[in-house]
This record gives sequence, structure tokens and C-alpha cells, in this order.
Amino acid sequence: MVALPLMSGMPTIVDMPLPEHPRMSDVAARAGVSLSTVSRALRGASGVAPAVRAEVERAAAELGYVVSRGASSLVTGVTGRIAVLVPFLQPWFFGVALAGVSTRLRASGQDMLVYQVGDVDELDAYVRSLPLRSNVDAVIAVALDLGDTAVARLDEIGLPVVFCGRRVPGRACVFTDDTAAAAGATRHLLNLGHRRVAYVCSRDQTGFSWSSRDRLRGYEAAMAEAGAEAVVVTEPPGHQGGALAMARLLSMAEPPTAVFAESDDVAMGVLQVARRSGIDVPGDVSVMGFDDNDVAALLDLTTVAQPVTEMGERAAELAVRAVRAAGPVRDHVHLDTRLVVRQSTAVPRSRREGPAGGTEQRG
Amino acid sequence: MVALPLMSGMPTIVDMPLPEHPRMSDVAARAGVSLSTVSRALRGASGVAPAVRAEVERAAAELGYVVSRGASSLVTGVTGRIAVLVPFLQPWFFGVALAGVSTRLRASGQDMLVYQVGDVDELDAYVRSLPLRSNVDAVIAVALDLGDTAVARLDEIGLPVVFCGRRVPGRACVFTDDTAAAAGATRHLLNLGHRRVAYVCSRDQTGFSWSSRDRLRGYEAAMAEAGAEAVVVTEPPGHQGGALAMARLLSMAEPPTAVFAESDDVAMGVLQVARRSGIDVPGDVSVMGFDDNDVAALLDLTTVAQPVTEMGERAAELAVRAVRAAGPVRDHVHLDTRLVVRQSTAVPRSRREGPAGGTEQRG
DNA sequence: CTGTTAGCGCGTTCAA
DNA sequence: TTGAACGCGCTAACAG
Repeated sequence: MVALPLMSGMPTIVDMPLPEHPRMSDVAARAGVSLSTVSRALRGASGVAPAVRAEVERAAAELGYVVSRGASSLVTGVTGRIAVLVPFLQPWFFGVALAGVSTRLRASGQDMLVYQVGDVDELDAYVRSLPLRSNVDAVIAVALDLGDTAVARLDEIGLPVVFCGRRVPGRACVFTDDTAAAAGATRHLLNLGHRRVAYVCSRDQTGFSWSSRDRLRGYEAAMAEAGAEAVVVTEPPGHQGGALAMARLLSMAEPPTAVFAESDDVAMGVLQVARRSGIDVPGDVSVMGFDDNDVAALLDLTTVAQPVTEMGERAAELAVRAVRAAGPVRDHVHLDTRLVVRQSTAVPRSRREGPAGGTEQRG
Repeated sequence: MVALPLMSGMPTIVDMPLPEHPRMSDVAARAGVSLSTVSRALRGASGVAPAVRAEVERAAAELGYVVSRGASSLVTGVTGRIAVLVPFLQPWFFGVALAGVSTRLRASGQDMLVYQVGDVDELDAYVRSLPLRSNVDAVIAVALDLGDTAVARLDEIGLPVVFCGRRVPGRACVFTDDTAAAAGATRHLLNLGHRRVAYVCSRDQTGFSWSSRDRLRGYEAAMAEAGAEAVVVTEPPGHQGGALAMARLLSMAEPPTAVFAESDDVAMGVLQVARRSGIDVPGDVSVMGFDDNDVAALLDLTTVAQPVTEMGERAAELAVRAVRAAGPVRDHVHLDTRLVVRQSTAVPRSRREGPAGGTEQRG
């Protein structure tokens, strides 16, 4: 700050009352420069003398000034906000994915707007009303099937969309290969010596989810490949569905020796019924899940791990890139899954009691 | 629409190309009125002829026009956005709370901005930088201890704060009585006939959380009231901590016959170690949790249920009210907890094998 | 390198 | 009941 000769009693610039909601002009006055210089300095734009920039930053800090995004986005058209659409907020998967998105966005100073669009109507209402220019810069759809019309509408508006958790041809997306992962998991059970491997999948009113369908396909392929007969049980989602499914499986003439559940959540229901029925896992039946959520480790469930946090981060990364590029980004980010072998899968009893059989394993 | 005589080949209003990003003036032109009339009509302000209003709404719908929040908030100072601060995104509690907030905000057309502020620095950075005027209308802190300086800063800016999950004197907040709930849970165990009831609590680097402290207090009070000796084990949070704690308890000269864990998550670790050690629950030891998360039901864990969704909804309600009132709201919303008795707690073996003892129970 | 000017899209005075 | 003018706080062109 420049030292000035002052008459005593005269209010100095330091004595001036701090405005409650300082604006850029307050900073400009305090730093003794013009508005545009403040704007440039605070934005980190080039063409500002280092000394001036420092002075401006000091003035801003002293006033507790922060640029109003609303005002600047009115001019630039960039809001600094990214919308994340999720079908649910409660399940483990979405919390983890959001954490990933949040981390990445923080790094570039973007804000995260979260919308829960449980049903098609909500999605529709969202797409219809919200994403008008000057509300968000991009949309990340997590484990969500935006319809064609919704996507078309976003395109029309010029809003980049990133799909997280699903492969969408011609679109920016981050995904894992559910089919291959499910096939790998099924092979793990087959390689242990199981032949009667059942698959539990879930469907709600809306029908199968795509990841559900993809996993089923992988299971069927692996079974066919091994010449084993596929046994598929369909119930509502969640562990309730898993419990119902396991009950049905246990009432079959020849119950399976291994159960592959579409998700860890469903597997929990399977395990619960097994435990209550006095059926030993993996002694009597092997159980395999999918997701590797936090409870899976707790219950020693063999499962397929997805890098969910990373999926969120990468999706956010694509969204940020699309905003910067001011145009659509079409990258496909394919992340790997990982088979996590724990205590819930083992060689079937028939094998153990017969001639000693090795426990092979393939990816 | 008014039918007009047209020369053929002359472009009609219907033929006019739809602007990609229609603005209010486009609507005004299409409806044949002025800008201010459109503004009034679309905002539902009074003083617009019904016929004119209908015409404006039609024009807006045909153009796919939506008011730009950015522009209007520049004038009104209201953003239509509410910030939700959470320490974590992954745990069950936060997903459920966010779902509650989301539901309530949707009803009033507000958007939800989510910030993960895991450590004090992040919180500080957030409070320092973001909530300047024209970014959000209110802040909801979920299970978070904003420091005094942070709160003071928000006050200064005039941003309403709502605390969710904690009682804060003189502030708008939604909470449950952790102390009373923990005391009730402890009494449940005492009433079953347990005397050696251990409490497992968690602390991380930061120290005890307040809910942790409150619950501990309730446990201690109930034990003292019954003339029983308190046994408290402290470990890191999460089920790992629970597992460590249970291991320590099992190595005591006289292990407890009942374990009350600070949270369901911690209780999971306790159950895991019990199961692996061949200790029957509740045969050998009763286990009680706190939260009633989705896994608790699955594992038949007796626990204390909190109305988490409702907490989120009510917090959002207070935030919306504060925005409407354009001033601070100081309501305290006290919600009840509920003891959920499942299969993990029972009369201790000593009682069962001795003279028949009844299973009493108090709230 | 810096200052001046003209809007960004809308709500809100006023006057009609 | 409607319309015209002004300004919300800021950035982007220019000119200096």
C-alpha cells in the first residue's frame, strides 16, 4: 500500500467501513485501479503488472471480496457448475461416485449440482426445465438411461453430456465391461468345479437395467462356453429380492452349488437366507456378488470390484474438458474390473469329498 | 393464437425459426407484448390480464423458453440454490439425508449444491470463497461442526445456516437426542439382565465427534443409574474399529455379555469378530448398534433408528423458510429416535440358565 | 499494460 | 393493466 501524508482525524482508506457485500468497484477503489484491471487480475488473465496484481489481490482479500459467479456467467456464459443426475442417492454406489465427481470438480473450482431423478417423469421434468443456458455447463448422468429425446434436447441446447457407468456409442462415457466381468466371475465358479451355477438378477417395474442385462449376458455366455445349463432367477432388486431368489433356489429338485448374484446387495439377501437355513457358505453353496461395496468385505463375500470413485473422477474430468473445449467430447474411458476372491466361494463339496481337485482360477 | 389473413408464401409467425437460446424478448415478440409483461406473467406476478398471461405462457412453451436464473438472480439476489455441506459422501447416512433434502427442494424448485468438506481446511476454503452473495441462498450443514468463525462469516454475509443432525442453541437445526437414545439403548440391555455392558466408541485424528460424545454420555448415565460399571473401548471409526474393539473386549478377564456400539458400522465389526471367533450372538453376547442403516436389518442387528430422511427434509424446509423470510430462522426441530429390537440382543446366558427371568423392556 | 465503453438477460421502478 | 427506461455486477471489446 502507498503511504500518503494524512491530516489527522481525516478518515483514511484503512478506516473506511468495509462494505457488507463488496463488489468489484470497491476493490478497484481500494487498489486504486480500474474495474477491468481488477477483473483481469482476479481472473488470472495475462497482461497485468505483477505489482498491480498483487495490490488488487490484497485489496480483495482485505475486503473479503469474491467474484460473483452469477454476474460473470451472465457475460461469459460459463456458470462454473456441473449437474450430476442420479436415479437414487442412498445406495452405496452413488455416494462413492459422487465423491469421485466432487473431488475432481473441486480441483478445478467447479460446483456440483445434484439431481435425483428417480423416475422417467422426473428426468423429463429436469431435462425440460433446467438446463437452459446459464444454469450449468455440463451434465453427468450416473448409471442412468437418459432417453433419446432427453439427449436430443441437451444437444440442442449445446450442453455436453457425460455418461458414467454406461457405454454409449458416440458419446463421452466412463464404463466397465459388465458382460466380460460377469463372464469372468462365472468362470471363477466353473473353474472351482461348480456345474450348477445359478444367476440371480433383479428387475423392477421399469424392467431390467442395462447393467443387469449385460451381466446376465456374460453369465450366459460363460455357462454356454462350459456346456453348463444356465439357471436364472429374477426377483425385485435389493436384498429382499436376493432372499426371495435364494428361497426359490433352495426349493429346486437339484439346488445349485453356487449362486452368482447380480450385485452385492442381492448377494446379501442370498447369504441371509442361507444363514437362516443353516446352509454353510461356502461349504454347501458358494456365493458371489458384484460391486465390492463396503459390506462385501465385512461379510467375506467374493465379488467383482468396480473402480467407482475413479469412474466418478473420470466422468468429471470429461465434463470439465468438454466445458473447456466449448464443444462435445466423445472419449470412451474403459475401466477395468477386478475379481476379489474372499471366503464365500470354494470348491464344491462333491469335489472336495471325491478325488482331490485343484482350484484353478482365470481372470 | 389470433388468426390473421396472410399472403401465401409470406413467412408467418409460426414459420419463424425458433431461436436456439430463446430469451425473454423472443417470447415478448411472439406473444406481441412487452418484456415486462412477459416477466410478470412468467413469474406469476399479479396485474396481468388472464388472456395475456395465457398467451405469454403459450409463446414461452412453444419456444421452449425457460427464465435464466443467472440473469434474474442478478436482479433479485435470489439464486434458487441451496448448498449442502457434508463431511463425507459415501456413508449411508449422508446419502439418505441428501435424498431428504433433495426431495424437499425439488418441491419448491430449488437446486441442491453439494460440497464435500472432509477436513477443516476444506471447510474453511469453502466458507471463505463460495457463499458470497449470488451463489447460494442458504447453507445446510449435515452432521458437521462449522466452527465459530465460519458461522460468523456466514452471518456477516447474511446467509442463513441450518444445522442438520446437531442441536445448536440459537440456530436453526434439526436433530435427535443422542444422549437420551443411547441411554435408552443401554437400558434395554440392562433390562434384559446384562450387567457387564461395554460401549464401543470411535475417534479419529480430529477427536470424538459430538454425536459420539453425546451417545457416550447417555451410556454412562444409564450405567450409573443402574449401578453398573461402565466399560468404554475407543478405536478408530468404521467396522475396522469395531473389530479391534471387540478383539480387545474378548481378551478381558471378564468379557462383557453385551456390547453397545456407537454406530451400526462399528457394530458390524463387532459382529464380524464374534462370528469368526465362534461366539454366538446373542447367545454368548448381545450386540446393539445405532443408526438402523440398511445392513442392520440384514444382519438382524438391534439398533436405534433415526429418521434420517425426515431430518434432511426438515432441514431443507427450514432453509427454504429462511430464504423466503429473507432473514434468519431459529427453529429447533427435535425428532424422535426409535429402538428397533431384532435378534442380536437377548437375555444373557447366566440368566437363562439360572432361574427363569422375564425380559422386561423400557423405552 | 491500463482505462473506457457497451452490453450479458432480466426485474423493477416509473409513467402512461 | 401495460410499456419504457434503468441498473443488478461483471467481462469483452476497444482505445489509449
